[in-house]
Amino acid sequence: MAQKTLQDLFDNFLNKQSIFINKEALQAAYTPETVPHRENEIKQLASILVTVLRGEKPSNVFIYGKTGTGKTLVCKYVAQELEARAQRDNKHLKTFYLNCKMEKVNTSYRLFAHFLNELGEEIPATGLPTDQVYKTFLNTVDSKKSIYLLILDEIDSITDTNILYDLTRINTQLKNSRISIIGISNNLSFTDDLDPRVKSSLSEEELVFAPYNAVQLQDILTQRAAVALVPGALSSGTIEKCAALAAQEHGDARRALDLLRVACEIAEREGQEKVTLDYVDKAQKKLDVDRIVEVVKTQPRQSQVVLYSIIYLKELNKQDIATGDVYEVYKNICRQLNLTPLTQRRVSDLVSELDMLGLINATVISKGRYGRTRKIKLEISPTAFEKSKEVLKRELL
DNA sequence: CTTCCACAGGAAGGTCTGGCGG
DNA sequence: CCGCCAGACCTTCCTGTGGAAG
Repeated sequence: MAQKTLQDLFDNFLNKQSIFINKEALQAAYTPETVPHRENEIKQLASILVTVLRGEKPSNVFIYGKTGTGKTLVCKYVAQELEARAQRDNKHLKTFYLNCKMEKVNTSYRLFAHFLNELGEEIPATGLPTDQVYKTFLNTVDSKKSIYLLILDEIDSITDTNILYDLTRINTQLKNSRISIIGISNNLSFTDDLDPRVKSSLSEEELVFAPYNAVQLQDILTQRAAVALVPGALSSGTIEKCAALAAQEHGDARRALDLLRVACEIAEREGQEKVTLDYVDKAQKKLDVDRIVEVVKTQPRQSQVVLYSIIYLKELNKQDIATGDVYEVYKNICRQLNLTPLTQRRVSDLVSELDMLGLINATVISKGRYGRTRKIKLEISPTAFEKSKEVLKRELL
């Protein structure tokens, strides 16, 4: 019986026309044919980099802008076009893209090893002395006259400033080739605490990407939806709503795309052929819950116990949860789990961290004679609450 | 106005891990 | 391979403090 229904489910799924034609187009990483509302930025970047076509090294560029403002997209687009043109004109140009955060470039070893691997050199992930890797890198790069564009995305996640320093001076070590760096950061104050020499060298040219407004987001979504979805799959206003919601959150195009994609996914799963406005709301809730659950999951153990203590107190319908209350519960749970409890001082810091993560809201209040403490409130929706509880139970027991 | 609670949160130092240069 | 150092993570000890109660 159960198997029969499962077969029905499969049949249903296969017979039903999908909403999606090409779901990838709603992914932020997808590179569309054109990049709407970034014409100026593209032109600016291209005019800085165009010197490569004459075989001259372009200035280093530093690009700022919040998440989802098209920085990565514009860079990749311009790089792609330049490479195509260079190839046509028989110029030597090679561009590399590296997301420093994803690849965890905290050492220069990893950085150079990554580029060497892209150049087709086999470099073990660890083992060789750094200067040897560095020399190999120089030799490989210098072996034939060429210009290299290094696009370093999320460059602010490189904590070791020596890496940046080395990079900015690398051209002095090269005879034939030249290397230009395009740094991308969403942290506007990143260069403030850099060595002034590194700073001026990295940002010979600067570009700032402003957030998209709601109308521009609509255009982006419309463009992507045309590729991704069956015509007529969206009921009117869906795109407008996604755009408006994302515009509220500092004009993040990634967010807008996520909203639309998840809305479509939920609608499809529920067997709908039309994506209505309700699904956008559902998508927003889902994205929210997923985000929270993800944060909860990736917390270190002790932090999870503290959070669980707060959840426990919340379930007792206790209002005005104070640090002391949390600490008592926390110690009990630690005993049950056979964990050695941390000091109250440390737990106090963990509470602050949970506050910064937006999972709880902790404000310092004074109860006069009865002391000064933090008033702790959980800051998450009921759905997220239940899911987090489940996750914590599973992780902790 | 003073007292005094129940912590906040700064400072300094300890321990451990993991990567780096030699 | 080894000693060294940086950074994450904690502890210990500490001073500071808003405001109800007296």
